[in-house]
Amino acid sequence: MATPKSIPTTVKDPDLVAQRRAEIVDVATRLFLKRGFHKTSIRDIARACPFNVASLYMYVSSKEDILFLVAQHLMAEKSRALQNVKTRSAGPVEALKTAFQKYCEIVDRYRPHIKLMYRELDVLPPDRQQTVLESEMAVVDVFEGLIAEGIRCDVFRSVEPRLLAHDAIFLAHMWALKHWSLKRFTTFQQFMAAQSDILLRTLIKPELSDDLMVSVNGGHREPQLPAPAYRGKPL
Amino acid sequence: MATPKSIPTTVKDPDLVAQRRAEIVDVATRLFLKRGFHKTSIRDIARACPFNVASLYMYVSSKEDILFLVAQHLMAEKSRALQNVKTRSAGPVEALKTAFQKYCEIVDRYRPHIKLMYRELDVLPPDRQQTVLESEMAVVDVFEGLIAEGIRCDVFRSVEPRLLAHDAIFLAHMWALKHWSLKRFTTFQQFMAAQSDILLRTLIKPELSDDLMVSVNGGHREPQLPAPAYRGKPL
Amino acid sequence: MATPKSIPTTVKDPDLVAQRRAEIVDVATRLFLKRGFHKTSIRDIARACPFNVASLYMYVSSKEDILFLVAQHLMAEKSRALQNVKTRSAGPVEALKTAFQKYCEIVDRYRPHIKLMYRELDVLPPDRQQTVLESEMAVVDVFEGLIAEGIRCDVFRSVEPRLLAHDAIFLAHMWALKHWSLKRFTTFQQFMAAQSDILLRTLIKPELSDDLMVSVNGGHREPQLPAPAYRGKPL
Amino acid sequence: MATPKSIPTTVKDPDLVAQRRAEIVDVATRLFLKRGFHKTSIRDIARACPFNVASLYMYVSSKEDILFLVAQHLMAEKSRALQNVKTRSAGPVEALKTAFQKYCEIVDRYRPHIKLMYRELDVLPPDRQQTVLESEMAVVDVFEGLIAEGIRCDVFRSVEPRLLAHDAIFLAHMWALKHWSLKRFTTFQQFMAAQSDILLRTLIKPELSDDLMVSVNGGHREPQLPAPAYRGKPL
DNA sequence: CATGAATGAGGATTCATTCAT
DNA sequence: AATGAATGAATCCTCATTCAT
Repeated sequence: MATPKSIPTTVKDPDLVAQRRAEIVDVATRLFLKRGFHKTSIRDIARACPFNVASLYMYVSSKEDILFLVAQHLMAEKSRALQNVKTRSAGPVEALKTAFQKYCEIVDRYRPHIKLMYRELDVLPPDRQQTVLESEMAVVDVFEGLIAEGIRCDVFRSVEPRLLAHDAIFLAHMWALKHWSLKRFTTFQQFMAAQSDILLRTLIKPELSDDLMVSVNGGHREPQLPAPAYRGKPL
Repeated sequence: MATPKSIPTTVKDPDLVAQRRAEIVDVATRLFLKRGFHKTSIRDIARACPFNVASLYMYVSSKEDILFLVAQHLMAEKSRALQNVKTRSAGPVEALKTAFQKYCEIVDRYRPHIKLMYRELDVLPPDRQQTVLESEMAVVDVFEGLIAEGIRCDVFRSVEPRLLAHDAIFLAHMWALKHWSLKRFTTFQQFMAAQSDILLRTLIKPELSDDLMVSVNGGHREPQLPAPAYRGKPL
Repeated sequence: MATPKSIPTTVKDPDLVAQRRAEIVDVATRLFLKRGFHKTSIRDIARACPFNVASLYMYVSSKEDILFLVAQHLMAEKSRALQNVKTRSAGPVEALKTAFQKYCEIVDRYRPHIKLMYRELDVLPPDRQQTVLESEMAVVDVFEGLIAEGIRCDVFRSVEPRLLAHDAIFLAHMWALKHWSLKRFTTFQQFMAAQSDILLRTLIKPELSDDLMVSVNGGHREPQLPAPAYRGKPL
Repeated sequence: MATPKSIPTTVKDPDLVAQRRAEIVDVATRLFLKRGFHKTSIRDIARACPFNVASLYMYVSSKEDILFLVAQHLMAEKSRALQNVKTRSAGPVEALKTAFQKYCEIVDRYRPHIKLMYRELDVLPPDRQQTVLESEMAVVDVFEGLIAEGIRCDVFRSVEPRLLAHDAIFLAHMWALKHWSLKRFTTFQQFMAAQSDILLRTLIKPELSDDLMVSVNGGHREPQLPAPAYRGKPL
């Protein structure tokens, strides 16, 4: 699961393979991020590795393989990070909120990588794209489950849970994709609070809203973007 | 505004330039969409044009120029399409809702192009990226204005209008970026209604919610995703 | 027929294509001869041409194409050279003998090229090999016809004409394939006379042999390898 | 003689060297036959051996060495096979005929290998080529001796024996080099009989022909391609 | 003696771009 | 203004060969 299969090697020692591939992924991610997949040559990658082009090809059989490795690595990291939160017992609201915030933190941490995936995924052939997207769908499943649970408990409105799961994730991804703009007027904390707010306001039944939204904030009512000092643009 | 400046030509007749560039943009958009920017060669583009490579270089001075042209074209189209809705007099809710739906329709129409921009924008050098992004920011401004107006009228909660403007746009873009998944369980109409719902529930003051959300739906209360038949996953 | 089809070009002027390809064939033949196909790099070829590698690829689309071009060129030359003799009216013996000698002369002239074909033909993919071999079969057809004619005229023994056609050609090819050894103890003239002798002695009916073999030699009875001074090896 | 000299080893045990080299030759022959020398990588060879690349280099010091080994092996096989026939006491005609047929059988058996030699011999450096060719010349010597003997016995015409020795061998090799065509209309038996016929008709003195050619066929006069049903081409 | 891993050098091919006409 | 031809530079990848263990 952690060690990506399906990419052939001429090297037999699995530890060495894992180690070298980790180096490759590390270097490649950095370069792909900076220059993009196509403008990064395999020599660029090798140059930044402690071994040369030919050696690189002992662990990977094409440049595309490297992108796939990078993608797999990110997916693995994300799912590992998400593992911690999934099984939490609390009310559905609390559960969703925690999961969402956790996911936002992951997005913040892997901001560049996530942007990379949005940019370069199409380079992969359909089947490999599929693999990556399925991995992404696993995250959707988690959120869908949480939302569905909330609906069943009569805490959430009766929405299409899968669509809202996508929304949740996408609202988090915004931090990665629109960071160039957001960073000018928000902090990550503010962003996360605001997105969380959007999500919950949409889901929580209006009649329960007062109670739950309060409890969500843990009772001590953080300002949570209450009338923030508007920046720039006149109202 | 229509004729993009800053891209030099050796050709003097401006009409000819415009015409040829239109052809180039047309062809290039199609090819970039299909194969991506880097896998599309300048010969591929010229081959699909009624003139040859050397001629192409009379209207453009690099491959990158073409991408810029394509980006500019899309921006122009989008802002032209948005023009119609901007100045509408109604309540802020109605205004925002209409604008959002209009924008969603634009997204639906230019779905592939929007995806293209998310993918290939980074190829452009910073200054040109800036140009495109500023154009994108114009849309943010529109939504920000509408939201700010709603706040001023005491109809919307006191949120950071710029952040929510980004959210609005991004929630619409989701149709382009996640279409491969969404199409499996939603239609565009459902999607748009749901996203619109999210946006308004977040903005409209809770105490006004009952009245306004109704009026938003034009009084005749469409089902609007009420208890949709859940697909697949058990609740 | 002279201009090989089926090899695509990006160049439009057919004369230029023909000229450049002629240069390529010329250079490539020389290099393939000296170093063999695989040890000749495409850069080697380009270096010996008045244009560079990229230009070379305007006239040819792969290295293999060049070999095919070389093969086609030789075949064309050979068939052109053979054209002159084919339609000659004389007795079957005379006809065959003339054809054989003419062919021997071609072999002598294209000795290196013929050797090249025996060596490198297998590099070509089956269909192109086929093309070349069919061209070679055309020569077999000529000889088969001459032999069959001789049989019908009751001058040649009743042999399998196609097999003997192959023999005729192969006996000529020997000059190309075994030249490294033959040259030590024979001249081309002697060689040709001897091979011709073998061919006719096999074909001509024994009872006619005396008359015909004489007339074959044109009446003036050249020594034609009569008891040549044996070289070296003791009898 | 069995253990090829001149190829250095780092391994001391001569039996092991012989055994390993036998494996290498076996594998390499197969691969060279299928893909040719240059398209067979040394890894391909090692992969098919019970030891790895580095070990391979303990018994051979270059890829070319392997080809030389293969060539030597074939030569050894051929000369071993020919050994049996050489010293046979009978008339010169009978002796030559037997030798030729025996050689034809060898050619039939080693058909692919012989073709391989014609194709790849030029890869070897001159001195090694020489070694192989000298081995080939040993066969020529045998036939030259037989022919010279026939001449001395006044049974064969006074021809250049070395040239006809080459002819004999080459007529046999035709089965290997032209098999792709011959197989369509002849069997090996027919082929051998016909070539044998050619050889003897050329050599045997005309006046003795009737008697000898009969005896050659062992008295029972096989049809020996008399008026074979012509295939295809009209006479 | 055996082997897994490493590598320098080179191979074919492509492409954005530019002249000369 | 238009075009056909040309090209320098770069790209991905492979391979024969050699160490260090």
